[in-house]
Amino acid sequence: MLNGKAKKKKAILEAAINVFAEYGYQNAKMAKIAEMAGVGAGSLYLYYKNKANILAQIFDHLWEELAQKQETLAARTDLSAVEKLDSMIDLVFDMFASNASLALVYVIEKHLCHDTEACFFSSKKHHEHPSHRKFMDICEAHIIEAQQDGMFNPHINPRSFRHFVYGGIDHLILEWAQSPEDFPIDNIRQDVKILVKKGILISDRIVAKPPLT
Amino acid sequence: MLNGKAKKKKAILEAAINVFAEYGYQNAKMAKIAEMAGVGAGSLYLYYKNKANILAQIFDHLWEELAQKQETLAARTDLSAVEKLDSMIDLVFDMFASNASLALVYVIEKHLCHDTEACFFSSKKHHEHPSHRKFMDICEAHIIEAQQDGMFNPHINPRSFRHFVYGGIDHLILEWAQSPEDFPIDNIRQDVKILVKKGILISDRIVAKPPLT
Amino acid sequence: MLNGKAKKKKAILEAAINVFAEYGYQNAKMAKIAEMAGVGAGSLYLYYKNKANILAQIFDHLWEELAQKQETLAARTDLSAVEKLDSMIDLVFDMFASNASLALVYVIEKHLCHDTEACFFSSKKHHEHPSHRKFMDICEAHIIEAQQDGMFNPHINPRSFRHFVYGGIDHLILEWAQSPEDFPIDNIRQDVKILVKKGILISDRIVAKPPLT
Amino acid sequence: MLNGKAKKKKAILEAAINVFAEYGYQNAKMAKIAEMAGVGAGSLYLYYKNKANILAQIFDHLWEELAQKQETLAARTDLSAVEKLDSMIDLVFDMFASNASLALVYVIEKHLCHDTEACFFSSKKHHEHPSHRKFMDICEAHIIEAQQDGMFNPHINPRSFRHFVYGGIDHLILEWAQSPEDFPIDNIRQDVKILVKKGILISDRIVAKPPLT
DNA sequence: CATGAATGAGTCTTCATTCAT
DNA sequence: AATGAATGAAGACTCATTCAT
Repeated sequence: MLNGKAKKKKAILEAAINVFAEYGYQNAKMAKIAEMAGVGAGSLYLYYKNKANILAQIFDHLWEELAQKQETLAARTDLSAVEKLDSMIDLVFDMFASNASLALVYVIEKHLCHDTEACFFSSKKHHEHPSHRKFMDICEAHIIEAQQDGMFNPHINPRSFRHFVYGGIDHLILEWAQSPEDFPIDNIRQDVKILVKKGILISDRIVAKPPLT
Repeated sequence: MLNGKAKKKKAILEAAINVFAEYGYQNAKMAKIAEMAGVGAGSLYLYYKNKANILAQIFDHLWEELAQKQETLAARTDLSAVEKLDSMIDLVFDMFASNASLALVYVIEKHLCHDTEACFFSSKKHHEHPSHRKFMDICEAHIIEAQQDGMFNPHINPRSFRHFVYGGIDHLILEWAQSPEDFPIDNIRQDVKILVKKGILISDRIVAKPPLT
Repeated sequence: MLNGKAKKKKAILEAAINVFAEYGYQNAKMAKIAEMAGVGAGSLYLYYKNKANILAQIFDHLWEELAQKQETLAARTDLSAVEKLDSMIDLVFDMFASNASLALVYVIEKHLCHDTEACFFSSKKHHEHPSHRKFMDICEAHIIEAQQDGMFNPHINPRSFRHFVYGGIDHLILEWAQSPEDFPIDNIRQDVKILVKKGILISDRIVAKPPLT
Repeated sequence: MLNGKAKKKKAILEAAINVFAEYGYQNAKMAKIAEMAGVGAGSLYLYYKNKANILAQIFDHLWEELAQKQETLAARTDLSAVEKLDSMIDLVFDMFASNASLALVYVIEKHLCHDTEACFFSSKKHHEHPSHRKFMDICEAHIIEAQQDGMFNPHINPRSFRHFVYGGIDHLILEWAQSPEDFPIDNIRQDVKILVKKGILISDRIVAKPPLT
């Protein structure tokens, strides 16, 4: 259980997520975050070095949790390559399905901050967050392995695949987070799983089968 | 050919694209844009209402060009559904392949401005730009048509598909734009075409097998 | 007594009065006001919404105090119509005699702001400040009453009278405020009282009397 | 008759009067004046040194005309002291009655500019315009003379009288200029003449009595 | 003479951050 | 530890003025 300090730090983080989601990071005011967290403006700086650090810690938590779950998943030996891929997709959807504000902040503001240190946008400093790298590396390792095992198409560049799927899910989660009621997240999740594996074309096998029967 | 006024307006737009790409919209200074465009700071306001309007016009140009090319493409009757899908993918890659800065600005700042009017972030005002809508609507119409024609998997929600592919391409273009030399754009393009159509699974082998048994 | 906050707010107002008096509202710099008030530039905005609001509050205070004293005066039953007129004149002179800077700001800048809301010059929005109206309405009511009682010349339009005297006093106060030493305010006050009541002509009675003796 | 140059210079002045009257000097834009005058913005500077100089020349014309008429009036030997006073009042009313915009500019902006040279507000530089001085000096000389002749009350400081009447007329003209239809200028003019001479008290009744005895 | 596109100096205002209490 | 009043640095934008045409 969280003690008093940790509880307040958490409250600030959650307030920040909501304020960032509503106004965007740059237009979010520290005073508003403090108000929503029920603390004084000065108190934010007892828990976070500065505004950028709040955003950084939001990403830290997210990526660390994803990376840790990814590690657990990667260690499982009871799943096929395809099942693991599905599970990875579930991992991401599960993370955001419960928190649309977090999803909005993640998708929209991720370019501002790829490191624990406050890092405003610079095209040269991306991809540095250790947990983000770990998550992605595990993804990529899994793809390569599945390709070597003959399960995945070896002609697809694993990095292309990884980024394509990442971006696709990212954008679908954004769409959902902006209108959760219009766009049921579990339907999206199923569509993604099919698309990732089979693409949009009606697979030859499926096509081929009816004539066979 | 552009006359003097239009040439200067273009120069400002291009300077702004580069400055926005390097610093991000919020940290980009009007003075820097003016300097790079080789004009006085006050002159920016002869051609653009304000900073937000420069960004808005960047998106306007981009979306209008994409929408117009999309319309032309949609009208073609000599292409199969799959060829049209490939052409749509080419459309987007062609647009950005020649201008990594524009790609960076588009991918990173698009959430700030979805309308001709300056529109700072608001989760409620997305998707309103007419050309963007037109582009996306044509995409979706094409998917639906191909589904009805039995070419595309009818169990995939067209909207999910559209957003998934959009997000995937978006993110790959970002990766490319950040390190163009590490990540050849034409390889990416090919990977996307395969993935979109067939997914990651090796379907050929599966398809091939049944006849063998 | 004023608490800390109110004291600082007052200090800013007084600094603003002096800066406005010296440079005029439009040429007065917020940084100068802050410097003279002994606060940081940003602090001005803790107490006042913006520059125009400082001016508006200067007028608010002035008019409210005048209106309140005017009400008190109007309620007195121990004064004749002429004594009340004299008292009204004293009211205005007393208000400004102690603060030449305030007098300058009032006389010169009053056209910019006739309302609590910041109101830059517009020939259509004058006379709207509630306290200013109240002050003037009491003046006018008094004139009308004295006319009905046969004390004041009924052929003078009360509105003309009110504005004439207002303007006359206004301008004399400006002259005094610009060179207080050259132009003793109490002499002016006496002259005004005579002029308002008797005009410049040597009254017939006075003229007529000497021959009679 | 005016030649082409003089005609254009006049057109600019008149445009400026209207723009200053509508927006106030500080908010009036040179571009707007040029537009209303039907000339290019740069052309304003062929006729006037700068914005302040336009205002200064507005005052120059006004004061020169008033001073000249005042001189003519002062030279007349066919008028009594009282008739001269009335004529002076008429002089001012006649000047403004035909041009409410000019009246507005004069009354509201006169503090900005008391000299041909651009002179933004400074409490130390007033009263320097030669024609304005001449006008006022003639006023004052007339008052002193009438006092010496026993026509005007010698206990009134001529300077007080001069400024009081100036301010009163000034303010009434402002009121009229802001709502010309509500407040007929010729009625105002009559009221002023009575007030200046006789004040508000009913002296006639008092005056009437002595002859009866 | 006339123009109007170009300029850039100048200032109000915001808001993350600090620190006295 | 907690506060919130105070700060001041920073930047978008305006517009009088200039000058090449």
